[in-house]
Amino acid sequence: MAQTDTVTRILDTAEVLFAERGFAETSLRNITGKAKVNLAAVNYHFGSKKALIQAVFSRYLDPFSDRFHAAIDELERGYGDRVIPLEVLLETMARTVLEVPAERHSLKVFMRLLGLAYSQAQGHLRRYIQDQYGTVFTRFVALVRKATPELPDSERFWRLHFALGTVIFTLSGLDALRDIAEKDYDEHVSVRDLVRRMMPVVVSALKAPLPEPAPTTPPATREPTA
Amino acid sequence: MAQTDTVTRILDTAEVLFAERGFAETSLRNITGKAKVNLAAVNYHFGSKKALIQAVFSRYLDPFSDRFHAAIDELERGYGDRVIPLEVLLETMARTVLEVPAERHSLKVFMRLLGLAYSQAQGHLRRYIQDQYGTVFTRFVALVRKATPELPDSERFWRLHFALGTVIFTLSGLDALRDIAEKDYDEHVSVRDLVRRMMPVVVSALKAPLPEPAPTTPPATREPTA
DNA sequence: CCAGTATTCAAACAATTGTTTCCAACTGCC
DNA sequence: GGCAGTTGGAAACAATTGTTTGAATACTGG
Repeated sequence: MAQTDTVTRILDTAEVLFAERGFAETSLRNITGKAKVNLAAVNYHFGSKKALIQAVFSRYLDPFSDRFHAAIDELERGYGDRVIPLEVLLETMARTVLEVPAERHSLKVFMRLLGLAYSQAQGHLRRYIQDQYGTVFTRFVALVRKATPELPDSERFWRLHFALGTVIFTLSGLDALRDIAEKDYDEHVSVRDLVRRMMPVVVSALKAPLPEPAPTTPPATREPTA
Repeated sequence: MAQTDTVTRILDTAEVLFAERGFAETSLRNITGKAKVNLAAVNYHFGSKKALIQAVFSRYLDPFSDRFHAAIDELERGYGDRVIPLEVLLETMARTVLEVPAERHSLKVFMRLLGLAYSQAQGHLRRYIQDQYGTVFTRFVALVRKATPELPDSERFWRLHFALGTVIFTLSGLDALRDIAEKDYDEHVSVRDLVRRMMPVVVSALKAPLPEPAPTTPPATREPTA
């Protein structure tokens, strides 16, 4: 072992560069150069660039998955068969998300990676995440369902994704937004601040009144095909 | 002119491919091949790939900017110096967003492009959009400010971005989400449906109670550096 | 110490990228 | 009709990409 393991040095560098510039825009020479390892090391240790990308994600998501399962276990034990309130569920999720990357890396990087996983083409990534970590989210959604019985299932589905959009979009674009906020409002927000700020917003969003049903007769404006 | 202008054939193809796979993952040969124009045509008509990307955006954003300015003009004329309610502002925004791409292209593509503009590295793009279309949004934000006087400026700033995240994330990942929704809930949602569904959620989000101030003494969990 | 495995390294590989070049085809105009 | 300038097209360009190779080196168990 030189100073730190080659594998972890590659992972550490890759996740930062991926988060900064995206997957396609980050070349292996870029990574290996900055990590001061040989170019072939990536293909030797991981097999391919795609495998490296997945490895970067599992290093975050494996501990997250474990901890979140554990946190839900504890929650269910504490509440018995009473309903766990929505706020508690969201707090637990937030706490776990905040804890995991804090141990080694930055939450900003983690969220940026998550955002990329959704927005970049990279079909293999979405599939990988879905296959590997789908069960945790299914479990979470089931609890949210009990906490919001007044919501139709499909409405809850969409609203959870609305909330997911809020979180991922904000935290993955954090740097740019923070710059503006600091310049315009002279306030320095930490990630924890932001999560605290999101909490009432997300709760209100999930509990919002149901939309009025689709109008049978369209309003005055011409109806486009989109 | 062959059948349709080469320039518009390039733009039509490029926007679809960009939306499907991202900018870096879409090669010029990909575009020119599908558009059945010569490879050199892109560099001849647009100058570079970067310029092509910007051209794709202005074809959407120019009409949007014009229409939205006009819509706000009319709104201000109608309301005089009374405050325009938040719901009306959001409705106007939604209507304009729905109208513009409907004339020629799909809203899904438009939103996917917007999402990419935020998430992909492509620094030049964010700068271009900011420089070119910043004033429209500034105007909109000023009206929202009057409509939500109870919100601190910085809080409104963040919440507007929360809402932006909801919209862009949902509509740019529309296809995947729609597939799930159709499979799991057997309901076919149109873009208009989704926008209608988002409306009360966004309104509630913006009007949510203010977060409790940051705790002076951190909770039991160790405070990470992120 | 030595055999054998695991790792590192420089170099080359084939494929793909954006861009440029140079020439043919076409356009409108006097 | 012939000449300007614009557009179309095939080929080549230089640069960069992910991956593979084969030899050199480091490590490990006996």
